[in-house]
Amino acid sequence: MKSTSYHNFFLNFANTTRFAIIMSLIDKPLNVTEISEKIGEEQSKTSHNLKKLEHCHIIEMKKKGKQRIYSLNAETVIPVLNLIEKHIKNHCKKCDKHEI
Amino acid sequence: MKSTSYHNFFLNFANTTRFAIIMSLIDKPLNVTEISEKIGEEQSKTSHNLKKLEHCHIIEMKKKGKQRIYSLNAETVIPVLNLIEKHIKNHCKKCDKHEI
DNA sequence: ACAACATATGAATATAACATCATATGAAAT
DNA sequence: ATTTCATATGATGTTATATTCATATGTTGT
Repeated sequence: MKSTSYHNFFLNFANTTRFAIIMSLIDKPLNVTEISEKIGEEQSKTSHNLKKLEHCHIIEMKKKGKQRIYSLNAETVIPVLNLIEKHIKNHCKKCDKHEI
Repeated sequence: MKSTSYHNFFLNFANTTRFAIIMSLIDKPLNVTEISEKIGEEQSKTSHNLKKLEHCHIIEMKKKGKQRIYSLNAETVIPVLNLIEKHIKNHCKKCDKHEI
């Protein structure tokens, strides 16, 4: 599929692993190992997905010794999550009950 | 992948065909044939994708004779689009230049 | 009842996205 | 310089998702 900014952005939220990463960073920044443990996925998978999130500026990274600390771009992410949460509460009581 | 409300919701925006449908409905409601012509896709493809959008309540449908008129759930969609547009303008000058 | 139009559906195929595994890189400590 | 820890990367196989095509359904008008 053609890769656009919009496409990539939403794909990050659609993917369950990356969505879990986003959620894991809501409270505070974490390094890769901590994220992996928190979401229960292996390091390599986490790294691959962190890269995609960073590419879209959904998260930011800063180095600290041999660690890399990832943090959420809260300015965008939190409002988006709030909107969707509200939408799902209003409309999607049973949206995920039956596959589509 | 496990199907959740979040997952399905964002997948709709990530897909370029469905994103085009959403955009086609911003001005005013349209029937299936009109949407198909506006986005330049064939009727069957449009229908399949309309179904997914409707399933997530991103669009709504009302019948009018043999036509089905689809309209946007503007309450959710417009704010989401605005947030992402702003994010992309701020951060993604070159996000879609290189694949990921 | 039949034709014409509008739209939906199912199944098969094609494509895109994802996970995995093995390995590489990089940074600190010894 | 070598080991260890933290993380990234590339290639391959797998799975999820999308498109396509043929056909079905439903609605209106004759």
